[in-house]
Amino acid sequence: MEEAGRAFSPNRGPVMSQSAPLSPPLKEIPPKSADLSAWYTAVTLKAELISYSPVRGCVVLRPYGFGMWENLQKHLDERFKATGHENAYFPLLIPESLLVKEAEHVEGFAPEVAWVTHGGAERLAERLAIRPTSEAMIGTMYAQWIESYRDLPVLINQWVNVVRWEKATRPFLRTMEFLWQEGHTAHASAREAREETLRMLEVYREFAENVAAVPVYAGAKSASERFPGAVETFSIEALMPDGKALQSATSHDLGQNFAKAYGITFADADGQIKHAYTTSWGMSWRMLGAVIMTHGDDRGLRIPPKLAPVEAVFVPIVKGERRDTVAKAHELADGLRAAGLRVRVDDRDQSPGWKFTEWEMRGVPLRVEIGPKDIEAGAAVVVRRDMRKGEDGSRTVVAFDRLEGAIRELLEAVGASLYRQARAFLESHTLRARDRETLVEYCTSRAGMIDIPWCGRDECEARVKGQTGATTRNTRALEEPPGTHCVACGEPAKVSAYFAQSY
RNA sequence: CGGGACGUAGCUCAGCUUGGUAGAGCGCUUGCUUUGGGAGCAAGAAGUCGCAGGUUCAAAUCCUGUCGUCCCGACCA
Repeated sequence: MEEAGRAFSPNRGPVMSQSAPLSPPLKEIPPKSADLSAWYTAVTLKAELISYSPVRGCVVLRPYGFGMWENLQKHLDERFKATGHENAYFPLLIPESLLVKEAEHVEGFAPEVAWVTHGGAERLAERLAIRPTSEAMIGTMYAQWIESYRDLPVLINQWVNVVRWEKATRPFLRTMEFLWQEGHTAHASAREAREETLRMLEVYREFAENVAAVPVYAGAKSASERFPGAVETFSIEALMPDGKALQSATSHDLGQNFAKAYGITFADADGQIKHAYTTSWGMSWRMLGAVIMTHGDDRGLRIPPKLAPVEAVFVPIVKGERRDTVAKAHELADGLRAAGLRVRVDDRDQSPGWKFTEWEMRGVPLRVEIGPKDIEAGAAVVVRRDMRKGEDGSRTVVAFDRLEGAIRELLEAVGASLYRQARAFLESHTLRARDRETLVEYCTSRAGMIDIPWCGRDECEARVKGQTGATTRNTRALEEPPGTHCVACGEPAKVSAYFAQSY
């Protein structure tokens, strides 16, 4: 929930799960409800998603965290393929002369670029940028590859690391080196490029909601928030429990700006040489930060099943000399693994209670308990991570021979439930402001996504930002009747906008 | 980049004010007993006190610098 005493929350409800009264407090992490920042940092470390490294602002993505990234990749990549894209790989190092070709672009990224100046002991004749993004490199290659309208569209994506020299870093949310994917496409017409930009925005929205279980608002960025060099930038924006918005993916219509800078031309059907229209779109491991903050509770992570490295963990209960529960757990888990489920048996020499707490903290969606009583009954106890201890439906007794189907159903249920909870939070913290005082009050207190009719002008947004720290997150077609005035400044409204403070 | 805080065993921290042989709990190792919500007993291992200078007979402790982390702000696709 909100940071205690800070966030104004007019419609606060028991949306995010509180720790159950029967569950003892965790030793490793402070309660999420008490201090979101401290909780967030602790849980990323203690759940072994990441480790800090000897390099400032750069983290190690540990196997459990990488498992989440792999699942994100799998689901997103299959959506890219389904929309006609192919993967490729472009160089990490970008000659300065390429990077500077698009003026707005280089200006926007200049403060964040890391440079390679030496090869061994020799100073380079031209320094090389470590890619902060790859428009320059990919645009240069597209210029070579594209000659005719018959070569278009070009639909390529790459899964890579990028480096941006950041001043303040936080695991997943902002690191100097991070993993992402960047799609880059070239088209014969402005209309096609715009369609592609919106198509991929929709892919991100659908992915965020159905795979990551994170509800988002999709829309257009304001001019001040636009990608340097883009004609228009679109984003999906999620709302974190502290009332700050998190930009979770962007999709850019680059128009002909990069085609002109990098010489991407083609002979069209009418015989004219024309500049192509390009797009780029990206989602980074920041999305995992959104998942962590959105779903986690006082007892740790709650990972949506489709992203969970372990979907179900088996905890055998050993009694005296009886080790048959361990064998049975392995037997059942092997069967599920063969059926394609991601399961693990925790047969370490720890008490069951210790394991329950450990795997809850690490956010595994389902726990399967196999004890002597269960073996007698021919059934296991399956416990859901999305519900509180003792809540109706949190424990299900499932016959061994029905386990696979039941687990598949429960995983679906957990995912849907996490989404429902997050959706309820977003909706209850999306507030319409219809006068300036209310807008300022909501923005200042981080009440959530503040929805207003907006004029769309830079100076108006800048004034709100100066006063409250909030900016537009994204905008959409005006939902009010024509003639409505901007809530922030009183000029005629052009769009509907969400204002919020952001990460 | 500005303001604030922190850095001592794998983890959480005490010790620093007032300089004098490095501490606790948890974890770890071994053994035995345990195991349906973070087990018990016994024995044991484990720290260049972030790093570099300085002051001092003597520095975890005082001073300077530096690196890193956290919080708040600025900046940020």
